[in-house]
Amino acid sequence: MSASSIRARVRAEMLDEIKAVARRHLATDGANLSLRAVARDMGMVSSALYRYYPSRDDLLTALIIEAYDALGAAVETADAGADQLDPRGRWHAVCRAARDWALAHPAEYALLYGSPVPGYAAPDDTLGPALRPPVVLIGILRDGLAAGRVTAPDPEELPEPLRADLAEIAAAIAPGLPEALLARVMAGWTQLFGLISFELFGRIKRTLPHRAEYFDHQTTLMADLIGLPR
Amino acid sequence: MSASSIRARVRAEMLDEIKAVARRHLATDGANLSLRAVARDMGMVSSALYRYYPSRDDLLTALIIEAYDALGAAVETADAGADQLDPRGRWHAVCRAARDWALAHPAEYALLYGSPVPGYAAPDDTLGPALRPPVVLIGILRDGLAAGRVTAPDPEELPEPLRADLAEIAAAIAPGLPEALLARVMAGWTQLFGLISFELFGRIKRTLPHRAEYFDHQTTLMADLIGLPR
DNA sequence: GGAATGCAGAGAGCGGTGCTCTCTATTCGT
DNA sequence: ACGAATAGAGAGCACCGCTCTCTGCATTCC
Repeated sequence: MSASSIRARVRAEMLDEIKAVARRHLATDGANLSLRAVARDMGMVSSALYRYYPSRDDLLTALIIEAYDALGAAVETADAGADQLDPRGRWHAVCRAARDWALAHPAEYALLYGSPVPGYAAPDDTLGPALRPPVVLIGILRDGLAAGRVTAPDPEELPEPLRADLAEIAAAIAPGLPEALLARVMAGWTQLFGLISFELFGRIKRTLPHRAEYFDHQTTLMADLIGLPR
Repeated sequence: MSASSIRARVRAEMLDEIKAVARRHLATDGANLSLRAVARDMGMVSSALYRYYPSRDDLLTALIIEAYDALGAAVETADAGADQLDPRGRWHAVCRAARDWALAHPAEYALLYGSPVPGYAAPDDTLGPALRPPVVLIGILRDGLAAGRVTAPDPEELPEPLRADLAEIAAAIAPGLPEALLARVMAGWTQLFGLISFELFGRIKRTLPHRAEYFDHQTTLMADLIGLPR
């Protein structure tokens, strides 16, 4: 049993090392990851790599899950490091953490939030890790609501069918959160994603030198929209 | 000269036909467009295609420009069809037109706003067409400002270096627009892109059946943030 | 302890890709 | 009518994902 576990352990290490090499390739060559190149880098022949990952998509999936978890962890520790009674401070901490992570890992960010690879369908394993950043945002609002520092907008602003949809989402990942507030935090999450994507993919770079200030101002606008107290 | 123009014309038709076939392939197979497959579809051998497009990236660039122009035209006609004195109506018309176009041409939208192809750098030809949608949004605000229906936010909310950046952008594509208002329309444009991308790339689909209502509500929130009169 | 089993890796090979080079036939300009 | 430019065909290079077979070696079982 211990003898069997040593083989299992070396196998797990192999899986990790392949992922690490693949991540390095991802950073330099972008999303068109080549199994053969990874194998070459490890001194193996490409067919040997199929003992560990049955296909290129499976390796990609492993990288995606890892990246989601890394982003989620970065966001969560940033939130935990902020004053828990200051919703706006937490909001900005989380936004900045997401941006910093994306700037530090552009290829992995593109893997997560870029256009999906044509033949590739993300398996359900990725669903949980993908939810970690928005769940953190929801947590900020829930705490703010409980502390009386955040007030829910008028629910009348939502058309009925939409309110039902949002209620269902709230029941799943944001129990107790008013639908109108959920809609606003979703707006904030969408904006955060859009901001990072534009900065990373677009050509804002040359025309907007003070990107950090721009980012902070835009997230401030969204904090106002959500209703976080100043 | 007319004799030369007939050869030139048949060449132009060839360029267009290749683009059309490529666009069809794009719609079905996604972004991993294959030159050989396109050539096969046209009854040619792949090397012959290189007489028209020197590389796969050049063909992609042609498709990208075409797509930018199609989206820009859709957005512009939607804006022109709305009551010019109603900023909010124009805003919603433009947002819906962009979403409709994206839903009708998902692969082309992904080409424009998805993660960039690793080796590919967008040439400057794409810069002008890419600006058409945000320029339309800016036009709405400028007209609203001139008609006194939109008021500029307090410029104090902008830190100084950011204001200088925004002033430069305004000078280039939005002359006369106050910097703080430019910042808000950029927020709206970012949000619009984020909304469409999430709907197209993400997995909102199964959990949010009433997507059109959700989209309208989110764009309404942004119209409020920008300060468009109800 | 020795045999049976399972697994890691190597190698060859298939069909696909982007792209280059050479060659031929047709068409254009003069 | 003749030289030049052009379109297309074909072969070929290096790469890709993936499959199959075969060989050593470690593990497991009796």
